[in-house]
Formats: sequence, C-alpha cells, structure tokens
Amino acid sequence: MHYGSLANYYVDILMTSINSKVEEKRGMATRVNGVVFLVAQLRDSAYEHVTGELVRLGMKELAPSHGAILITLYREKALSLKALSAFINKKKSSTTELVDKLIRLGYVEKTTSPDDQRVKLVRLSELSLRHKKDFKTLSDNVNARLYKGFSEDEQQQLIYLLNKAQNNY
Amino acid sequence: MHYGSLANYYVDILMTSINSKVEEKRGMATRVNGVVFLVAQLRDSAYEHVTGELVRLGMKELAPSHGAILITLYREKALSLKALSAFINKKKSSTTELVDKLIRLGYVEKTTSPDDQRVKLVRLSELSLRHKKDFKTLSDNVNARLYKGFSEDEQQQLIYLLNKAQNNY
DNA sequence: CAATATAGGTTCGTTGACGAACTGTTTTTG
DNA sequence: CAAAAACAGTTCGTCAACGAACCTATATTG
Repeated sequence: MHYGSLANYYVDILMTSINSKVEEKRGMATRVNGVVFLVAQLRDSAYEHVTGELVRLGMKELAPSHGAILITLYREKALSLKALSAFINKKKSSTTELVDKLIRLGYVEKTTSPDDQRVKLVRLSELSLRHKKDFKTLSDNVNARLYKGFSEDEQQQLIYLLNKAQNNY
Repeated sequence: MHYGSLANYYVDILMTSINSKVEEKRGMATRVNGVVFLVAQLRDSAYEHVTGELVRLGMKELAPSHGAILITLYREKALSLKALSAFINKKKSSTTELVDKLIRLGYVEKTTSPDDQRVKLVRLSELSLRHKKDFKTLSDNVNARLYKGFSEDEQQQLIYLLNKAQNNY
C-alpha cells in the first residue's frame, strides 16, 4: 500500500466518520449536515426502499409517486387531478404525467366529470383493486423499517416535529 | 354556484382538511400521510426555499445539490469525486455531472491527483471563495425557517430522531 | 512480472418533476 | 348576455438523478 492508496484510505475514513455520529465532534457552526440535509437523506433512503418494494411486487415500472397515487385512491375512490395533486404534493403538470403513465400501465382510469367538463376524475382499475393488499403491505414494511427501534412515544414525537416544521412553509 | 362548483368546493375542503392538522380524525390504519410522506414533503419545502435563496443570490443556475457541493468544499478544501459524492449523498455519476456544471459556471476546478491518476480532486475557485459569506447566510436562513418556533430541545430531538431513523438504512 | 481484479470517473439513455405557455370550460362582471 | 377573468388540465422544453456500460489507472495474485 503506497502513498496514493494511503491518502485515499485517509479520506475515506474522514468521510465515513463525518457521515455517522462522530459528527458532533465538529463545531456546530461549520457543519454541512444540518436538518435539511438529514431530511433529504432520509427521504432518499425511504424512497429507495419503496422502489425496491415495488420491484419485489413486480411493478418495476412504478416510482414512489405512482405508489402514492394508488394508495391515495384506495381511500378516496375518485379524485380530480387537482385534488389528487394536492394529496400527493406534486404540481399539476407532474400529476398529469404520473396519472397518464398509470393509465398506460392499466392501473387507473380517467373520465371527464359530468358536473364540470374541465374536471377529470381519476379512479382505480380492476387491476389495482386486486393489488390493494400488496400496497398495504408495502406501506407497512416501509414504515416499519424507518421506525425500527422507535418507541411509540418517539414515533409520535417525530410526526409532531415534522408537522411543526412543515407548518413553517 | 351550481352543483359542479359545489362539488369541487367540497372536494377542496376535504382535501385541505386532510393536509392540515385535522388529519388525526381519520383512523391511523388508512392514512396516506405516514412519516415517509411527511419527510418527503418537508424535504421538498426546504429545497424550494433553498432554490429561492439561490435565485435571490443571483445564482439561479444552481440547484440545491450544487449548493451542497459548494458548502461541503468550504469546509473540506479539496475532495475526490468519490468522497464528495459520499458527503452530498449522491451517486458518483450524478456528482460528476453536478461538478461539471459547477466547472462550466466557474465555481469549481477539477484536477487529477498527483498521488493517484484515477482520482480527480475538486476544489473551489476564486469566484466561490468570494461568495462564502452568502452561503453561510443561505444555510442560516434555511435552517432558521425550518426551526421557527422550535425550542433548543425540540431541535435536538428532531436531529436525534432523524439520525435514528436514518440508521435503519 | 504478467494476468486479472478492483477502484475512480465518465458517458449515455431514461425518468420524475418542474415552470411556462397553451387549450378549453365555467364563472364573474360590466 | 357578451367580454373578461378564473380555473382544470395538457404540452413542451429543461434539469437533476440514476443505473448500466464503459475506460483507464492502480492493486492483487498466480
């Protein structure tokens, strides 16, 4: 192991230590890993898990947001694109595209509302109704993993604090 | 206001109520807005804020991840792409592209390490050094907004719980 | 010390997400 | 009630991010 790889080794150690809990050793003033970074990191980890679960279910064409749409529709039967996009927290143009993909894959149908010709109602197809249980399991698995080792109290605290932060926007 | 718009109004109310705190009224078993959704939502809100701040600083070409790279480099002087990508929690191909954009815009330089010809070292340019204070302010603003109304204790709790969750991946 | 394996980066095609500009429908208003 | 404003969706161009395949440099091993 000559100088080059030693240097790399050192950088790797440095980097690893910072990304784990040793981080506190560094001054608060200069840390990169603030809340926002942590939140983003956690989101990405959870999304990766969701993506994996979707693959496992044979739905490798679907991204987390497609799953969010289906899960929303299991509860809400039919929704306008506007309402749906508010539920899943995506812009309307994104929602149009996500829904169109779900239609193409047969998970969902889109009809013009009889009450207002502007409104398109989105609802589940037979195919997705058959997968309802799968999505329940998926949700449970994803939450269970994130919450592993959390007491009931800690779970509530986390939800409370996330909501509190979210209300600042 | 005839039937159509009444129906829309009703849907909007329903939707709004669910996205705010009234949510608890619904059973836990069927809620869509689990932790993961909340985390994702918060990430998006914070990123939107970051994007806005970057525009305000006249850096509308930059996305949050570009900012993350610069902020990381303010601390770490020179980093390999591998180390950098670990710091910002992005895949190496993404990091290559983010860095190349920063080079194109003059914020950063990339040189081959003298110790290992495979390794490319990334470091800040004069231009970014001049903006150091701006990025400090940006970070502070973003954190301050998310933490608005948080006690010192709540801030620590949130960090603790996010880290705890992150360690499950 | 060659042959092979591994490691660091890059390239490329694809995709989710967005904003802006647009279409068509309903509502408001003068 | 006709013109204007507001609204629901769509289209399109752009971009960050990814995985897979690839290239070159360093390590490992027979």
